[in-house]
Amino acid sequence: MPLGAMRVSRLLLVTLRDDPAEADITSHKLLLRGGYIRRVASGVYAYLPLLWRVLQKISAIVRDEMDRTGALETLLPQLQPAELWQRSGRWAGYTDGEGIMFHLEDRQGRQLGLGPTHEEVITALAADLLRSYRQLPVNLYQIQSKFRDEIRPRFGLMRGREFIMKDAYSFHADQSSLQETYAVMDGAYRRIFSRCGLNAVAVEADSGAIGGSASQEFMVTAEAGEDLILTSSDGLYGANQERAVSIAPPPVPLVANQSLTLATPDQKSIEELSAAHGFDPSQIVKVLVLLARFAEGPAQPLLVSLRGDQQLNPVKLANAVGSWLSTAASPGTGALLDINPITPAQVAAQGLAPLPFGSLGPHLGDASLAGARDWQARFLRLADPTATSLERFVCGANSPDRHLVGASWDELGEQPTPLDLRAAQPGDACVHDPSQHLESSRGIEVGHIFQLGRKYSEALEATFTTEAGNQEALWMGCYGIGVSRLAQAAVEQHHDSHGICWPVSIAPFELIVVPANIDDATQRQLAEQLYTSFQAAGVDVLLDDRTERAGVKFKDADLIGIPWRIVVGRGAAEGQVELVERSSGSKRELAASELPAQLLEILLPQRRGLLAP
RNA sequence: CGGGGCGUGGCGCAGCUUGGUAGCGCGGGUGCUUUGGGAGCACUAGGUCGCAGGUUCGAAUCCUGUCGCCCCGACCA
Repeated sequence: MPLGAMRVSRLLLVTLRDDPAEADITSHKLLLRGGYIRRVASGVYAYLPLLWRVLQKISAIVRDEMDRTGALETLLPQLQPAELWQRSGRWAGYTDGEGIMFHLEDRQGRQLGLGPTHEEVITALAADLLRSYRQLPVNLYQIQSKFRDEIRPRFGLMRGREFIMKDAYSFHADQSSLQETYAVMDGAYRRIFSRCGLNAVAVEADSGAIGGSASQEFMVTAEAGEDLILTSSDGLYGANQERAVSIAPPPVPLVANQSLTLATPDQKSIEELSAAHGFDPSQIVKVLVLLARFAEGPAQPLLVSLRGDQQLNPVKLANAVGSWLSTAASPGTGALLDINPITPAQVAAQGLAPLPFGSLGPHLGDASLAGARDWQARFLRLADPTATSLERFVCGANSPDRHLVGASWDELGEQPTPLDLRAAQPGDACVHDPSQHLESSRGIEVGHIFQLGRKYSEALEATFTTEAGNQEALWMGCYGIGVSRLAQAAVEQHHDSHGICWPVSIAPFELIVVPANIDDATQRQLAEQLYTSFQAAGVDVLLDDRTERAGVKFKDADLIGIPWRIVVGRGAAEGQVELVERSSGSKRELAASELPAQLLEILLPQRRGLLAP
């Protein structure tokens, strides 16, 4: 989508020579130095004219691909009533504790939130508009600013508190229709990222606070990425570490046939214990005492057992506690707020005797919680299969400076239900093929698609009439792309020591014409002539008509990353100009008269993106 | 929220330890020279040293508080 030509003298181009102190990663520095963004507050940025052109180009690609799937563009309010969020059950979780929704009260004292996402609004609309299976499926999308009060905004546009997102919501009569659209979105997303010139990989993901069943993230691979992704070398498995499953290495067998008590003074950690007695960490069961806090009701102490050489995956744990909450076992406690290790000070504040930290065993009794002031008086006991499958193991004896050697689950009491709680690690064997191993890389999450199921439609009573005449809840999917984040991710993936190297499809300008010496009338006239003809051909061309020296103009052109540069210099009198490709640095001399036709031939396919149309 | 760091012309920084009339580079303006990879010379404008309070004859500098920004973490006792 061409956006029009422009002269640098009128562009308000303000580039910086030094790296700004506020930026840490390359893409953030380059966007600031190139005059693309300015920080207004922590995590809040002004998108300057150059970046706005990039964002419009990305948006145009997104629109094109969404529209061809039959999705409908719309625009939903950012200001949303609390009542909708209370009906879906997310108001407390999104506003209390670590909640990320900016919220406020209006003059009548009514509570409102600034939309961090739009499931509630769209589902309420669906309840109103969608009445019959004949209207389904339908997919609505929008591109607009989202607001999230992030715990820690960082890296410029990577994690902002106000950012631009494309979000789409689909509605279906049944699960198979949902799955069909989900697959169509998967394909559309791959085309979008490819057309934007991004190298992105799709990985299995945790669906997090949005909820639902299947979900997949699209990651732009980059060192600066915030997420760790694990992939198999055969390319058949990829997942965010939060979600990844793997086969743990086999434990070193512990030769024992009975349980003995061992004196372990000052041996509180797995390392100290292993070093002092020659145990392998895989022979030890470690026990974590954690506290889950809820929006309402008493906090729930957790006793989590893992094999000593394994790490807890906090996301899996939170999901486990969340699904336990939704079963009958729990009293009305509202949404899960957070899970943190219990400290000795917290134990004392509950009026309880100190817990045997450093010597905890999985058989720690509920009696140690008796009389707690505002905690549940019994543990929720969880254990990873790596721990429950050990025949004999080492663990804390629940008394200071004592451990058990050769303990077994039978002897300790009831065996906890095995539940995957461990973090998959690079090097672990893969579940789909144990001869494959997981490799790690870092990624920037630019897209995420979910099969939501009927979670929101049930909560908000969004039903439709089936062919048989029954009222049923709608099936839903949702699909997001971080448009502003994608722009920065593209810089992270496409730059060199001189600056940005935009892919043509999302570059603010496709071509820059640089007269080396603007005071030379021949050069100036030829540059103007080329500018005019490219403009007439619909190219997003920039003319550097400033009275700067050539070196300054070259440096700026490289910094802001225009993919093609035409230098009108010494050869102008003979009608010769130089064509330079930004990404490769390759140069060639051409006759100015032939240039427009030749360059258009290269440019037009590049404009459409790397993917064949 | 816990830990660390930083607030000094538009930008990047020094000065602070040991209190004594605020500096450097880049950028801006004017003029002359220069003109294919961030030019040179000359002149010039621009700062309540984040804010508030305190100590002192005197505070950018020392003390207290506060606001803002950046980074790390929020995981086995």
